[in-house]
Amino acid sequence: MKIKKEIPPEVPPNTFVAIDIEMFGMDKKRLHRPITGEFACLTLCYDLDTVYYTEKTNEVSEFLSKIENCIWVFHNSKFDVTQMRRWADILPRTKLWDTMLIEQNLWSGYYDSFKLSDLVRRYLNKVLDKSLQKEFEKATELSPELLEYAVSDTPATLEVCIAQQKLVTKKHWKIYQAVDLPATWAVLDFKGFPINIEQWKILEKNNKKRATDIKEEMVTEYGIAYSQFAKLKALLKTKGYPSRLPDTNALTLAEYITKFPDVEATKIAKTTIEGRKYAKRASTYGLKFLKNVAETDPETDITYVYGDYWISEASTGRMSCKGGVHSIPKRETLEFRECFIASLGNKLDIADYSQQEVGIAAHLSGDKALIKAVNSDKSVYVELAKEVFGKDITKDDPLYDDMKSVILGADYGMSKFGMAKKLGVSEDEAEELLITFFKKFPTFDRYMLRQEKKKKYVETVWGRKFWLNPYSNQCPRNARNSPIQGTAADMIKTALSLIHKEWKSSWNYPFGVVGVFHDEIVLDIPEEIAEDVGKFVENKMIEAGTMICPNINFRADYVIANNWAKL
DNA sequence: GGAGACGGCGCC
DNA sequence: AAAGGGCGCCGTCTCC
Repeated sequence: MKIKKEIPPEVPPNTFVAIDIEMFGMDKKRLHRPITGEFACLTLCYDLDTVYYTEKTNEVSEFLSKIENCIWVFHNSKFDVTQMRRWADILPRTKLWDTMLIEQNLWSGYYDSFKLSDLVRRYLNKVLDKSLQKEFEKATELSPELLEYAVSDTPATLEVCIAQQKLVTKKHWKIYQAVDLPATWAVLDFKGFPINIEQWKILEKNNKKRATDIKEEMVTEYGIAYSQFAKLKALLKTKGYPSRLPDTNALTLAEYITKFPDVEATKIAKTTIEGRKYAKRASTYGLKFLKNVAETDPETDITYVYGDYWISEASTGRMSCKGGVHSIPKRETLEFRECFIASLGNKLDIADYSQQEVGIAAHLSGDKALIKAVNSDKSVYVELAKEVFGKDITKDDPLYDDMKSVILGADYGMSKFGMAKKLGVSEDEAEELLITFFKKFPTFDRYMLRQEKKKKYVETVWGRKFWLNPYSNQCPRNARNSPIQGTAADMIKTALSLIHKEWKSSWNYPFGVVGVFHDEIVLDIPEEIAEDVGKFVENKMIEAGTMICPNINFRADYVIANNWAKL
């Protein structure tokens, strides 16, 4: 193999060209950000004999200009594009083959690791030596060994791409081209979510104090902490619970607290729940969170949070987000969401789908009664209660939550045992409810039973595949749920793409999305256009819904707020 | 002292 | 026998 330290010749259009960049000194938690690390090299190849490379940032643009109309091949393009944009203008392009995203489209559910070294092993039966990758963290110069490492990845990526081309069908291509790739470009243009770090630090201090106080009290009195599960189980038994607990999670503890209110173990159980609550808040939503995902702009002194989004990382096709930004508390406390704020002079547009997964389940099953309930102006759970029990209810009626549990439980494949536990009723009562429900929606019932029997793969509405593991006892539940969850993922990514593609022609303002949270899109927008942008986003979300499930009237709503707690 | 498994828990 | 899908992060424990 020839290694040429020179600018490549003009490459003919539509040639597959693998590109890879290496960086020195990247912060491992901020690989998705263009602010750490130094450029090491860019390597490029379009046949397996020659690799071109440069160590100069001012040649990045020139390298790319020689392959302008080619099909760029990356493994995890988001990383390379993010970094290369520091030195070159790179516009969204469809001529891009991301071996990682393609592989996830091909083999979701079948494999659970999609690193380049995994693909090289699977397709080329070769071992890609990644031991030198660590060296780049400390190195500042491209030694011969590091160069050798850098030039090995690029031809491997090209070879994997060639192998994948034989497997990619029209269906795979549709999902990649219409959903995952445009979503990648949208995510690449996300801006940071402004955060009030002073307020965040106060919360951290208070939560930490409460957590350590409780922990110390428990250690002093009983010699153990609430996070020592095995010891806790033993202690609870000696202090009055009749048997060792199967586990010590909050649900189990709550059950024992109710059953055995007067024993000393219950006092310990209550302390455990309380202590863990504040420990969780202090640790997961503490200073480490800021360290990992927050960046302060030195010029304005404003701090932004940048989640590390992975476009198709979940086996169902959902995005994942590293850094903890996807799980900021909402149910029990809004104190953390209050810290996520609009920029000065701006407002947040918070837009989300309502009852998205139920609508998708109705579409997938084709159940007419369910479609009718979903398409009604009222809440689908109110309609379901009317259909099942002939009762007109409000949101406060206990039947409302029951209906919600039944339909969501059906999506997940919940048993009567699980339903009984969830609703706090007997197994017989839970079974009765499920039977009554499914009688009213027989087509939905039959669809779910059909799904459950599948052993090979299931698909979303647009044909995103999820490979089932027939040997897993989770198989039937994956077969039920993956098409629904995956279709929801296709939908939000499609909405995001529409918003991104039409942004420039619609708004004379930089792309305003600061985060996406499965069925919710948040934007930070000048106050004077917040109302119009909110409507625009809502319309695009509905448009995406109609594109995927034409017979369902999806609803999306936006609120304008000063912070993420909607205040 | 780091890696990995596990329990627990935050979100959708 | 197990008993609701998908994630990511934290602390603990074990092992090397």
